[in-house]
Amino acid sequence: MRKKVLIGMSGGVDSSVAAYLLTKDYDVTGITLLLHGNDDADARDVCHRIGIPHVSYNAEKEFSEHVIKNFTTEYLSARTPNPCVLCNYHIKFGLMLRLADEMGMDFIATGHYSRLVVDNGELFPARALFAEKDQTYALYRLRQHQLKKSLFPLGELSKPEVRRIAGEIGLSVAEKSDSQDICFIPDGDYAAYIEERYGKQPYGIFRGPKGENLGEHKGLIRYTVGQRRGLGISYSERIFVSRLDAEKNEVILSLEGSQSKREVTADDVTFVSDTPLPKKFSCTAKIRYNAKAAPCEVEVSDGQIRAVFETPQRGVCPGQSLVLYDGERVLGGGVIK
RNA sequence: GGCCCGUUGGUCAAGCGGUUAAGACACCGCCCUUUCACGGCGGUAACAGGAGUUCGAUUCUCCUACGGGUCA
Repeated sequence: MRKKVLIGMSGGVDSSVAAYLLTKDYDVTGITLLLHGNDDADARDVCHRIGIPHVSYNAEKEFSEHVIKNFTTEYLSARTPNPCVLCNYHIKFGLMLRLADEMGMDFIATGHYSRLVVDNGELFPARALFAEKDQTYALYRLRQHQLKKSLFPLGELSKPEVRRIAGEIGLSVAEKSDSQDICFIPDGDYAAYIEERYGKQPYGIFRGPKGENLGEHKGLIRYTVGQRRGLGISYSERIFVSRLDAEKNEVILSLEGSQSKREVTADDVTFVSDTPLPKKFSCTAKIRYNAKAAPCEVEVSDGQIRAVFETPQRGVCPGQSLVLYDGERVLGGGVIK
């Protein structure tokens, strides 16, 4: 008797190929979660083509409650959220897992570029074999009960291989471009999206490296720590956002290098393992999705992580996640304070 | 008022008789990217105005305009 898998299908190449690969060993059903007005046409086509059943589920309410709400709240608090992290936890590996249970499925699967490794009887997300597509950063909040039920068919494939497979089996989505931007804001203008719903954000001033007034900013939500482009400021050197001061409604700027930090603290911490980690240990950590994992010393206490990096990290930003790695394995992480 | 100095792209700033008139910052585009960013590549864009000297003026001279300094 083949095991049953429910795979989340966006209609993109990755999840489509993942679904196809699963059909070799599993009884596969595709599901498209309708989250924000996205349609399921491509996913349906793909399922038809590879001969598996397809269902859709309207999850707009859950998505709005667990992902969009936090997204806007964070921005309005002068922080920079990462909605994908919450979406994975609450929607793909939360809601979808519950649906799978109700449907009598044994597993769920996604098109994430991640592997799953066993260590001491427990499962951990592990970096994709092709590091350039690794998506484990966005999976750090997953726990044992979720990972036990999860499959990642693409963990050992490269993007070109995935596209090649898609082409070989005649999928029309083979050349579809990679998804990007914020999925629920198609034009990418998240600031306009927030202002439409919560009102225009007040302008304030840019504060230069010497405390000087460098002009007017267009509302704190439009900036993030580490940002350089789009400031509209001519300065003798490259200048970066080093902090957003919500109290004074100021964007604080500083010169390259001086906004780097060795020490990063995060709360809202979760760990992949059910067995507690030591209070103190060495590992590597990423402060942003595309940052490289850097060596650090970590202290865990009161649901907080304090990481001290060997070398200062650039663009440490409240609201982004600090994700801890032990080599290839994701240990967990938290949200930067 | 007299005497000096300065005026180059949106900003800062090289060049001091013949240059495709650097570079930086900004801006724009592309690439990268399941967040926002970073990063990479490329692009638009300037010699204050006029008259001379010269084969040739951004570069030399004079005048005008606008800045800055200085002296009774």
